[in-house]
Amino acid sequence: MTNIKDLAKMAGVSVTTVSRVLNEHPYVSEKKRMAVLEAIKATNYHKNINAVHLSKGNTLLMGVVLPFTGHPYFASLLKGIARIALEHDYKLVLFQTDYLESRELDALLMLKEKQIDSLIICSRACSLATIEEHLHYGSIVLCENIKREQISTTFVNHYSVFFEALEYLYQKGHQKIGYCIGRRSGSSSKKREQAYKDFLVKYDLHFRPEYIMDNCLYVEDAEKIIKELKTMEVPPTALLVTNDQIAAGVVTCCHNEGIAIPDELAIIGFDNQPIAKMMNITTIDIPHEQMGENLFLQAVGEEISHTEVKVKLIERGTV
Amino acid sequence: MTNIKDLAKMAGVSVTTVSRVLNEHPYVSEKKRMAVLEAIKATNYHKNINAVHLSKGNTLLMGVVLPFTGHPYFASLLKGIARIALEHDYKLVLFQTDYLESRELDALLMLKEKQIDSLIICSRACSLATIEEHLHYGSIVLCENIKREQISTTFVNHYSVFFEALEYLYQKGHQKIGYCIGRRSGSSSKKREQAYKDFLVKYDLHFRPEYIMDNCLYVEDAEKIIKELKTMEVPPTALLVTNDQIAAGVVTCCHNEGIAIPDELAIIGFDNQPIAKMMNITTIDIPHEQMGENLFLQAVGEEISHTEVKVKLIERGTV
DNA sequence: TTGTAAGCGTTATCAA
DNA sequence: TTGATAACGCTTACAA
Repeated sequence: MTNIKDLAKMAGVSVTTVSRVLNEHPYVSEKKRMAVLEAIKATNYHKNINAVHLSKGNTLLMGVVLPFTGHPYFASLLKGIARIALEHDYKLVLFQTDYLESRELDALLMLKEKQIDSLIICSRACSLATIEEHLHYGSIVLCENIKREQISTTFVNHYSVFFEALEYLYQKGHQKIGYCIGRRSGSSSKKREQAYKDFLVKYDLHFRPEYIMDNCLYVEDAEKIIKELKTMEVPPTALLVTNDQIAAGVVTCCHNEGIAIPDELAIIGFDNQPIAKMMNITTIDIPHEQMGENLFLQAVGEEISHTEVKVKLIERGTV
Repeated sequence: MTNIKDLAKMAGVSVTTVSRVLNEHPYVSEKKRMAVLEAIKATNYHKNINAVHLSKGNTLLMGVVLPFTGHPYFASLLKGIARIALEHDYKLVLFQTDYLESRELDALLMLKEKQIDSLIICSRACSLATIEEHLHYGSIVLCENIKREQISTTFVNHYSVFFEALEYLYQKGHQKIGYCIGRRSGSSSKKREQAYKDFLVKYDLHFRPEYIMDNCLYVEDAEKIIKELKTMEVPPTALLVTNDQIAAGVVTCCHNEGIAIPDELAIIGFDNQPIAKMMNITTIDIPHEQMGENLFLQAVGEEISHTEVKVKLIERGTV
């Protein structure tokens, strides 16, 4: 493998001069530049980027932590991140955690060891304290509604979004409203639960724990939801569903089971995915790709900021 | 940032000794080991991994090239790769290409510059010759039915799978069969097209170019497909659809448009995704995650191999 | 405009 | 069992 020293020897110049032409720095005579360029051609030379990293102290590598990539929410986020990363000459290192904290710690370790310059955590499993301990080694940005002085965030205000969706259903005459979420322990799920409880209090409605269904992550969980609904003595008349994929599943299952939508059951999805349009599902539009871009920019930027993204209800046929 | 030299000074030993305890090499007295360990604790020391990379010449980083992660096919592949990468202490660097050759070349460049040890190309846009030029810098594996001495591959035999699906439809009485694919230029699309043409010849059927619909990548393309179908004077009675997501979209559209399935239009999807089960769509099961694992193992392994994966038809209600 | 030489933080070789 | 010291391949003061 030829290196910069070899080039220098071949071109009859110093390594500095070679480095200068390699990095397009000024102060190199055309003659020497040509000589170096020729040597590069002749040897099919290319940098060893690890030496560059060691020397410069950065890698232009950005870590992205997410539970899984197949999930439409994370896929959109990732797409946004990938697009802007490309523009900024960053590459992405993927940490697929399946919500395991240990995987997240792997990512944090890579930050510590300087293999990645910064880290976007799309869904956090470890403690904030752990994050803060690592802030020292590179920037870390989060995708959740948390305001710490040292950590930039881009987030949806799940509390108010959820509350507004509930109000909308209430105005449409629904008083028995259930919802399903991915994992109850997630920070957005907690906000939603709070909104839900506050909503019940506001309208003096009865709290039924069975109306909250968790572990709804994939399309196939829709069957589980409908099955549960059918066991309830007093089933809800409306459902806020984790995301549009699952909402589509729910609509399909209702079809199969002869449950009329929206008359017997109203559905609101989240994300405004194409499938929701196709199946005429009322949903809440969330600009995930744009969120991804913003996360990236926060990660490479200097200042700390907290960006709340705007969402909007798309009224369609399932309410 | 404290380094190995600092530790050596603090512990009163040489850098070599420090390196030895860091890497759990033998020949270091318990006394000195302890001293070093203490220094590590005291300073909250951690390696600069880039120096390690430079010194060792590898990075434990595997590149993964794919057009987009949101697509269920690639998401499954990625999931398989991610799972096994974890076991092998590899991290993944993602190259989301959107089928742009330039992005693929980025990945190849990183291989050249030694930032990644090897590369899995899930969907190739550049020429085989280009790939072969880079083989020298690290292993590259492909996910397509191509047999070169120097390149390992894991693939589905799209020709025979497609042919068998066509035969199945023929046996069910269909003679006017159309199909849709992602991008016509892809290597698997070419195999499918060949199978399609051979099938027509075998049964002496008329070739209608409009029965081949390309650029079907997302759910929303289903609408386009149905729209096209409705403009045809002699529409097909059966459709082989790119993947189950789109098949689900097609089924939904048919529902909306009052087209009876399977009586007016039979559908076969690909991939055996959960949505296919839920919507009772006949499909072809392809073990993507397993393919991902195999690709990874080929990438880290020494020998070249060519693995054909087995698929199977899942008979359900859309044929 | 050019080059020498000192880093960057490890690992590996070899002699003791 | 230990430690100098030379790689690894690049960037960057600094001097000329």
